Amino acid sequence: MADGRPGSGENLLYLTDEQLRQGIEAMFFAYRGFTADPDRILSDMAYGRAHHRAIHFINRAPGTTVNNLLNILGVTKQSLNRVLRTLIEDGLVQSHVGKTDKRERHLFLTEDGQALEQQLSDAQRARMRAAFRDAGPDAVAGFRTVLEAMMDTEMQRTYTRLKESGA
Amino acid sequence: MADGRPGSGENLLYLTDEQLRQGIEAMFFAYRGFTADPDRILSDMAYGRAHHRAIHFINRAPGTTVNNLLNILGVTKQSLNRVLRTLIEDGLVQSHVGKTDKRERHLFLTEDGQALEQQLSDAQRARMRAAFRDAGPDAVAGFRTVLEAMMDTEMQRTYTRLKESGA
DNA sequence: TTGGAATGTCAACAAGGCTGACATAAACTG
DNA sequence: CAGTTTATGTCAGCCTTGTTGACATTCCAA
Repeated sequence: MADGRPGSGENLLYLTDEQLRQGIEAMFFAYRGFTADPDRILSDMAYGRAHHRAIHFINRAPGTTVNNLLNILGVTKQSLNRVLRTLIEDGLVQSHVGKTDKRERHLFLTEDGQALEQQLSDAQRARMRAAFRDAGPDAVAGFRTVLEAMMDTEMQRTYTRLKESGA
Repeated sequence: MADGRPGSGENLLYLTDEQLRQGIEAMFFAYRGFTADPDRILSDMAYGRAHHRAIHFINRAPGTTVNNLLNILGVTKQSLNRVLRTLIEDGLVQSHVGKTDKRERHLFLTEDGQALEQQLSDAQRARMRAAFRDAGPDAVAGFRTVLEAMMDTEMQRTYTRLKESGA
């Protein structure tokens, strides 16, 4: 680990406990902003953040299996199932039995589901876009570098896989 | 809004919908990592993330009032009170009646509370430090710039006030 | 054919949000 | 001083979203 002495070779001031604490608080307050807009939209319906997450990743990877979604979201199947059931009942998500492996269910958004996804991600992207534009490209690159380094290694892989599938 | 055309003057590729979506997913996965270590410690006790947040900000601003904490945390007094009550009962937090305004309660961590705060923030800082070190000072600056731009303006002020009080 | 994997479902429970209502004491205001 | 506002606490009840455990079904694979 780096010694705490500032000015030892390169500038290590950004690693002081105070800087780290500010980073922690920045994450806390920023995440609140990050979720605020979709939360507001969802609170008018019978849905919550868990529904948003499911919709987001089904849209991102149409035809994904329940198990795959489970790994991405990091919750139990019982918890996800409750959310999926309501989304299927309400006609936002369709579940198709797998062709090669009929145990698997492949998940897709219906037109209504896509419409809601659009509404939610528009709101979230608008805030992200404003933040990115204000901060500029170099800051955005740094933002993503730090976030990636903050993930568990398993989630890094998931994130990278998703990133490459969409690029 | 910026037009989607890449190469129009400066490079605006970082504002494409795909880039924004990656930013959204990076926030999601990174926040999971960000909370994972304290969550693990707390799950062994009878405490959760809400207790961690209260402890963090009481430590950050000793003597803060309940109302001030309410504003920082963005929850209802009933919700905060439930958490504070257990922390006070368990001897981690002390509540002193205000001197000038006796309606107010000023909150402090006891020694035990400070010990737990230390344990939790050590874990969280360790991850943050590793991420910061891997990413380097420029990336860290960008990270904080973007996060700050992502906050609600009200929270930006709160964040800045805290930042300046600690620097 | 048997074992294990993928999925679904039921039940129960807990944390931590929320609202609404009400109590108390202190401070402020006319 | 009387009345209002403010800060706080508390009770009751509800919702979402997470958990565990148990069990059924279906189907692939050895």
